[in-house]
Amino acid sequence: MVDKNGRPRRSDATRGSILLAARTRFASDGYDRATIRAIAADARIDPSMVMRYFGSKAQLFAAAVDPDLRLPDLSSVPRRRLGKVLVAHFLDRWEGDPTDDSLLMLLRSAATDEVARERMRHTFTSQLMPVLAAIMGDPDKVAQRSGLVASQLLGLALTRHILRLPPVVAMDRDSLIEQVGPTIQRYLTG
Amino acid sequence: MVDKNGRPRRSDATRGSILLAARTRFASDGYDRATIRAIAADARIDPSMVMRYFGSKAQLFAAAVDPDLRLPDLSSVPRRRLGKVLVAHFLDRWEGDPTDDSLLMLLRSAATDEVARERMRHTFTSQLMPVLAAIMGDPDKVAQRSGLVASQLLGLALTRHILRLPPVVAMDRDSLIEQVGPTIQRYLTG
DNA sequence: CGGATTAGTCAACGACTGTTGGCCTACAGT
DNA sequence: ACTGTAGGCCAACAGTCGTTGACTAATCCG
Repeated sequence: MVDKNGRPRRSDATRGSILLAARTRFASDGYDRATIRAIAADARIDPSMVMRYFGSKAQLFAAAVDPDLRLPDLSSVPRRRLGKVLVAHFLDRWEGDPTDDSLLMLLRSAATDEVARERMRHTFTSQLMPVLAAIMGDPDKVAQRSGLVASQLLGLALTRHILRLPPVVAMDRDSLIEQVGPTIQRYLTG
Repeated sequence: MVDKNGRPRRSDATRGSILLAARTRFASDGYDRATIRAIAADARIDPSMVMRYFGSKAQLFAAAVDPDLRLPDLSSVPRRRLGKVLVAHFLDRWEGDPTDDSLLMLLRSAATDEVARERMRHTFTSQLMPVLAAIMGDPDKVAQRSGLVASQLLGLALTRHILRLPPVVAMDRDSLIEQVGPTIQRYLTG
């Protein structure tokens, strides 16, 4: 957003800092326990400003979350490596930029918030399924196989980043790829 | 609990109805959104009675949750069938008696509540790991393999019962056993 | 400069939460 | 019949939440 002279408005800075604080809080506390007051404090701003900029807590959540799986084009990946490539991609996605915790934030909130759940289902349908459909033979099995893939990948995110089960936390990236990759591979090309 | 004459006290009935209502609410809403007032209303009792009987919301949660995996003795199961037997067991455990939703209740609460998370980690260590250790050869790999098993089984519970991803919900018991069983099998005997 | 728009602060409202203490009622033991 | 006690209800407290509106400070524009 710019004014008539093409200069950026000062408000864009605080708007951005609110979004950053919101993403961090939603990711670590979930929708319910992330309070507007705490987000405002992190952004060094008055709680009422959050309302002015985003209207309500629900709209702030909607604006903060951007569940982009950033799935690469898998058509050029050798079929035998699909499983490991997918696991590696999601590990990077979860453990990469801590500024963009959209996926874990959504997962943590989905346990209690129906809006977050619907958002996850939509992400599954509009992002994961099409990409997997493009590399799978039988179109009748795409939904089921994608569901199985999601169950293992989300289970990994759950046990490693939310529940923090010690053995799953202790495993390094390469071991996880080695162990979980074949599972995904079998769900894809069964 | 009985009085001097060996008769059951009347309070045991309400105590039980509070526990039942608490389990249902905690399972469907999670720790935060399950309010004492709602639980009391379900049990047709005054909210203050909940405090009298259980002291606090946290103590009520501790009393309501009983994460017993009820794992059978696996030593008599043919090694090749271990994966499918385990998947079948947990499907029954989640979808059996709706009066005892302890496992899903714990899972839903664990997303935000650290006490619930610690309880899940303890259940993993004290119930799943020993049973799997008894049927696995290499003791050094027990923790890691148990973690992988948990990641798939919890991922299944998550996508099927909490997120309710349509393709995972649509699959019937036999299909799930057929598809997920081999994954567990490979994590166990890999 | 002077007025208008923008950015931000402050205090409060109403709803809901877990929790507490006082009061009433019904029954058990004598 | 009387009394002590256990079981239960009611009303309120103190805190927190999302949200609102009035007010001040800063900036832009003519």
